Amino acid sequence: MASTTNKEAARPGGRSARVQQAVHEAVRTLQQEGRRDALSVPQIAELAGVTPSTIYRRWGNLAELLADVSLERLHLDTAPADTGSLAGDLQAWCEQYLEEMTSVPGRRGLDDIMASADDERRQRCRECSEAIMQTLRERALARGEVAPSVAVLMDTLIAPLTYHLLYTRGEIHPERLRGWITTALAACHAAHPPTPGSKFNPGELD
Amino acid sequence: MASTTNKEAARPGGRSARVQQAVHEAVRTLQQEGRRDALSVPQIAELAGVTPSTIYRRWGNLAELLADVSLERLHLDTAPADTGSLAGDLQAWCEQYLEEMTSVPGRRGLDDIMASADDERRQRCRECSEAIMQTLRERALARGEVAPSVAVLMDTLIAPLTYHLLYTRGEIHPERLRGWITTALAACHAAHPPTPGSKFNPGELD
DNA sequence: ACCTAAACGCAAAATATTTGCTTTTTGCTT
DNA sequence: AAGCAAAAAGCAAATATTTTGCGTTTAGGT
Repeated sequence: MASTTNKEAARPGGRSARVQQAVHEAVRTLQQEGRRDALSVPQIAELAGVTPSTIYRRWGNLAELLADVSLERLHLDTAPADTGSLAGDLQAWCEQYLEEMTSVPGRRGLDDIMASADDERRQRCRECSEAIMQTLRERALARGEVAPSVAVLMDTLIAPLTYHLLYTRGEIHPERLRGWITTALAACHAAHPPTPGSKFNPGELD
Repeated sequence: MASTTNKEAARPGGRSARVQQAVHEAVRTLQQEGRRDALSVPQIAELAGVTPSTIYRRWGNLAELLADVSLERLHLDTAPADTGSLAGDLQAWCEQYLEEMTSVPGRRGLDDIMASADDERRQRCRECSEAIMQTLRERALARGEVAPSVAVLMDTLIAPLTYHLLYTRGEIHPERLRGWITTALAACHAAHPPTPGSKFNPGELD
């Protein structure tokens, strides 16, 4: 009943992999075509050609299974565009992420992940966001830009973004996004005030 | 069968109220003494002296019931201390809130609320936080301090705080909190730059 | 006092979940 | 290449849960 997450099972052999794939696909199929309210383990098992007990033993319950499927989806969307500046990259990525997460399947995926009792999964989400911020930051530094630390980006960008996704249903204006980004970059510039004589400004903070 | 949340029922009469109270108390009791993993509707119903069907009809399922109970608890903790300055008030409240939410029951309560499918409940949480920020802000303005808008406080304080509560299990150093508060107030001061000739500088922090 | 609709209790029915046991499969070893 | 031990899956019975129909109680209004 515990936390048999999935991929890193002790024995991820052929059949196990096949079952996992079949079950995941069954979930996705039923989520697409079907009713959002009803979605049972026996139903998924039948479509996947698997016994319910298999699902229960591997995932524990429906919530964990749904969270697992949603997390897998979340991992795909990592392809930040290069707009030539950190501010632009952040804006572009946030807008794209926002659009994805306010869509019906996106919102449901987020809910499914939050509904899971396994907080290791939430950690993964955080790490995923951190990785993206890291990528954008390093790209900026390579350009010679000043860039806030990943921690600052998380606190000033990802955090409010996520907060709004979770706690309001209203849309977020790109204007608001721009404000957060400005704040993030301003905080960075404040920490390294542009001294008149300095040749360059290494982007370190924290 | 949908969202008979609770208090604002069309008929909140004596018996309904009594049942609600009994069920809520049963949940609290079982949560305290009992095992966190198992906690079933029939079990709660028995302790509350109520039929399971009553619970199912009123709350829909276990997750909604737990979220309902947790939300009620959350509403009690509103008593921000007055430390004499906005920075102090924010720091004090955040520390107290943090301690409460990182405790075992606090963390479980948060999880229960996030696990609920009803996003109206999350909205309530947000409104609760906004109300506290509003209180602190007005208190600061009454003192003659400069204070950021509630929106800014939400974005720079509540959002990162909540993000860490949800996405990491690690502790948050009060130092980190202080950093967020500084940022929030700094953003405010940037909007209202301290003119040299001004008699006093209200929102000075440490 | 009476009436109506909402809430509840009860119990049967329908579903979902757990569990014991057997069989298949996998990764490794000989 | 065959064999072995452990892991995972199937199957079916046993449990537990959720749903539902129907009669009864009760709150709120006329």
